[in-house]
Amino acid sequence: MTTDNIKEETQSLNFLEEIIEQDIAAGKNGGRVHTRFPPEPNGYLHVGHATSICLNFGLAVKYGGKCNLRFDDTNPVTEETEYVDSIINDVRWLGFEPANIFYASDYFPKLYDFAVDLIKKGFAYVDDSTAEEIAALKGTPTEPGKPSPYRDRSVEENLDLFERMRKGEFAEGTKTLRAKADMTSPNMIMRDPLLYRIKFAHHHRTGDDWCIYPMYDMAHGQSDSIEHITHSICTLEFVPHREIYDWCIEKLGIFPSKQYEFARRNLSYTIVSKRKLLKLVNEGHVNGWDDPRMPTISAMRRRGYTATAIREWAKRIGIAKRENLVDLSLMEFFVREDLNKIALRAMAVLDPLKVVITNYPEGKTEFLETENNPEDPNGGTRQMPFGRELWIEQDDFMENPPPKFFRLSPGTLARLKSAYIIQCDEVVKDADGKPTELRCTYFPESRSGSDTSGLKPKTTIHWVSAPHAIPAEVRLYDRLFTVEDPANDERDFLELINPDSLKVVTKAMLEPSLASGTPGDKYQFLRLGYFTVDTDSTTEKLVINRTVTLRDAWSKAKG
RNA sequence: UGGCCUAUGGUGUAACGGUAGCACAUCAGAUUUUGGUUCUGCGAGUUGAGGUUCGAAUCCUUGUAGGCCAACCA
Repeated sequence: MTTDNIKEETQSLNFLEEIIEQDIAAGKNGGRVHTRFPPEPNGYLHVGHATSICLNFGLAVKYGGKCNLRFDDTNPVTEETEYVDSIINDVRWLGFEPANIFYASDYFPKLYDFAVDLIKKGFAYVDDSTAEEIAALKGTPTEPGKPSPYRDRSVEENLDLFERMRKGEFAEGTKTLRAKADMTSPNMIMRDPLLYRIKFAHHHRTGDDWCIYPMYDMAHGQSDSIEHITHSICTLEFVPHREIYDWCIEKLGIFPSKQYEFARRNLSYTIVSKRKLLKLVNEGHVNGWDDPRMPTISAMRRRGYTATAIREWAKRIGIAKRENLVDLSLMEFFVREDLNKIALRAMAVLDPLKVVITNYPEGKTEFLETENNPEDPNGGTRQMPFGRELWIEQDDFMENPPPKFFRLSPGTLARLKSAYIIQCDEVVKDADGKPTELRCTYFPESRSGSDTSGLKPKTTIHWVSAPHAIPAEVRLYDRLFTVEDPANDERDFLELINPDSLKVVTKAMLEPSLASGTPGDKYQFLRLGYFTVDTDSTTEKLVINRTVTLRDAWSKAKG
C-alpha cells in the first residue's frame, strides 16, 4: 500500500459527509444522494453562494449523486430573469453542470394542491387578520402566542375562501393561508406560520397566472420533496424552520427530504449583504456588480480569480457549524497556487523609469529568448526585443539604498531578466531631484544563456524595450474595506471603504507580446503579480486588472 | 427572562474515550537569472469549574461567551 492510499483512507470527513455516508451505509433512499442549490434570483451570486455551490455540487460528485439548480422564485416583486441567467452562468463557470434546472414557480399548481390537501386534513386555515394582528397574537420568545379568531373555521369555509383568494376576490393583505401548527410552541416559527399570501404582482415566469404566492415554508421543503432531494443543505439561520419543514412533509405524506444546516463562511474584509452590495453599486462606490473589488462571482471572475482556485479554497476551508471569519490570505493563496501553474509570464513596467545603455549601438534591436512559464515544461519560449532604450521599474532603482536593498543603484550591477547585466553610471534628475533617466553600460559578454562575464549581480529585474513597449491602463486593487469584519462594525459600512481599493496606473508599459491579449487572458507580470486582461479593453487600449500580487518578501522587509 | 445552535494555535479545519494533526499566516534558513516558485525548520491551541474513567478536546453537570428565532423575505 502506498502512502497516498493511506492518506486517502484516513482522510477525515466533514459532518455532512458523515451523515451521507451513514445514510448510504444504512441503505437510506436506496443509497441515492441528491442535493440542490436553491438561489433566489434577486441578485448576483457572491462568494458565499460559491461555497454553497461547491458544497452541494461537490457532495453530489463525491457520492455519485445529482445536484439540481433550483430557483426559489416565490416572491415575484424582487425577482428577475436577468439574475436567472447570471446565476446559471456563474454555476457553470465554477465548473458544475446541474442535473436539472428547476424553478419553484413551476410547482405553483402542485403547491396549491398541497395547500388544499392541508386544509382538507385540518392543518391549514384562512386567516383574515392583518399583519399587525397576526404579529400581536404571535407572542414573544418568552410568552406563548394566542390563537387567531379565524383559526377554527370549517374545512369547507377554508376551502372556499382559499379558492377565492386564488381567483383574486380579495385584496392584498386581507387574507393569508396559515398552517394550523402550535401557537404555544417555544419555536416561534411553529406558531402558525404563513403559507400563502395575496400579491397582485407580475411574476418573471408565470406572469399574471397567480395572485397568491407560497411562502418559504410552504415552498422550499415541498419543492425538495417533489424533486426527491435526499439532503437539503442550508445555512444555520434555517435551523428553526426544520421543524415546520418536517411538519409539512409529514402532514402531506410526501417524500421525506431532510434538511441539514451549516455555518455560512465569511470572508475577511468583505461584505455580502445584498442590501449593502446594492448600495455600493447604486451610489457609485464601485463600478457595477462585477467591479473586481466586489465579492460577487462575476467580479472575482473579472478580476482574474480562477474557478479552480475558488473550488480548492472552498474545499480547504471546510464545513462546520461554528461562526467563522476566513482570512482573505487563504483565498489569495489558492489564487496564486493555480495562477502560478497556468499564467504566462510576461514583463511589464508599472512605473517606468528610462534606462539608456550608453555603450549599446543606437538603432540596434536584438531578440532575446525568454521562457513563457518556468513551471510548465511545455510552456515554450518567446522572443523579446532589446535595445538601447529601456523601461525599468522606478522601485527597482534607489540612489541611496538602505542596507537590504539589492536592486539597481549607482555603481551596482543588475541582471536584466533574460538579457544582459548592466551597471548604473549616472542618474539624470528633474528639478525636484527625482530620477528621470539612468545612464548605464551593459556587459556584452553577459548575455543570458551565454554569460562568460563572471559577474554576479545580486538581483534580476524586469524591463521592457522602450520603442516596442505597449502603453496600457493597469488597475491595482486592494481590499474594499479597511477592517477585517465590516459587517459587524458599529460604524456605517460606507465609512469603512478603503480609499485606496483602486489605483489606476495609466502609463504602464507592457512587452509587445501582450498586444494580442483578449479579456480573461492571465499573465504573471514578473516580480509584480498576476494580471488579467479586463473586459474594458478595446482595440485601441488595453486595460489590465491586477488579480493579486506575488508574495513579496522585500515589501515586508521594508515595512 | 423561552427555545435552538456553537466554542480547538493569529485564521480555517481535523482528532468520533487512547501521542492534539493539517493548511494558511508569521518567523528563521537553503535554492533561485522573478525578493516569485520549491525545500527545510521554529514558535503558537482544547472557554472556566466540577464529575465519570486507568485515561477526556471528546461523555455528564454547571457556569461563561457568541450566534439565531417574534418579515404577508428567502
